Amino acid sequence: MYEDKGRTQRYRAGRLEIRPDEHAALVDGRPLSLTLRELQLLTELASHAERIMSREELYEAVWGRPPRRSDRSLDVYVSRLRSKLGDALPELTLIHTHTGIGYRFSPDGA
Amino acid sequence: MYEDKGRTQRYRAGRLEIRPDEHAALVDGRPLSLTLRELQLLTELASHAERIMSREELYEAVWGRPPRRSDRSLDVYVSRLRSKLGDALPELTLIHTHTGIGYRFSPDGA
DNA sequence: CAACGCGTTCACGACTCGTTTACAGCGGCG
DNA sequence: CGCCGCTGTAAACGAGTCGTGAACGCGTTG
Repeated sequence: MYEDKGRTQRYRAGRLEIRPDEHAALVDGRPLSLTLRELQLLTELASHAERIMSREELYEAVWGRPPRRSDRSLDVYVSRLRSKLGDALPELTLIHTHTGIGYRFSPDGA
Repeated sequence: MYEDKGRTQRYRAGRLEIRPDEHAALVDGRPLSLTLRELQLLTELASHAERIMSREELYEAVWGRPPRRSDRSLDVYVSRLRSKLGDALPELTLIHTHTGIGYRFSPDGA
């Protein structure tokens, strides 16, 4: 099933490598210090590269339940992810907002 | 699982050398006085350098059984190891905590 | 028996994480 | 222009995790 893929598959985006099975995301081989949720969210985004994922879809995938109305956790986590990714990979803009819909992960930063 | 390797392989981290086969860990050739558990834990960590090892994984490898709920032995041993390593190698931070996940050994202290 | 070494458990303060809240900025629309 | 819904992000908060000195249990040694 899809779950296993999520746990064993690895993902790349430039110098970034995501290893969900090792609870790690590496840039040039050095681990970023991401929290569990941050890594889950990044993994979910990266596993659907170039696809616009709706907020509901993303939330459901990471939190395992539909978001409550006016829950802003997703935004906060996207923000924190962007901040950490931006520190490590200033040249790439990996996460793109699609207002009114959701977010999209672009491995080449475009 | 890694038993044979764990017994014969040696590991280095700066001035630290770990010799599981001799039940010894040396800094500049001088042995640290580690207890058995401390050395086992250090060896287990060092044999998976740069990898985040989950608490369960570590515990299972060193104690040979899964940890009981609220068993804090691992934390205490990590603390004692850090203390002894810190005395001998003040310039390195070898063991890193990944909260909610486990620990990571970094030979270059980063 | 007393002293010791080692592994484990306990206690409590400090820190981290996930969540919520608050507020600022932006874009569309009347 | 003012209003409104959506997003970005800093800060606050409570729950849970971790760090660590101390106490404890127990086998070993003198």
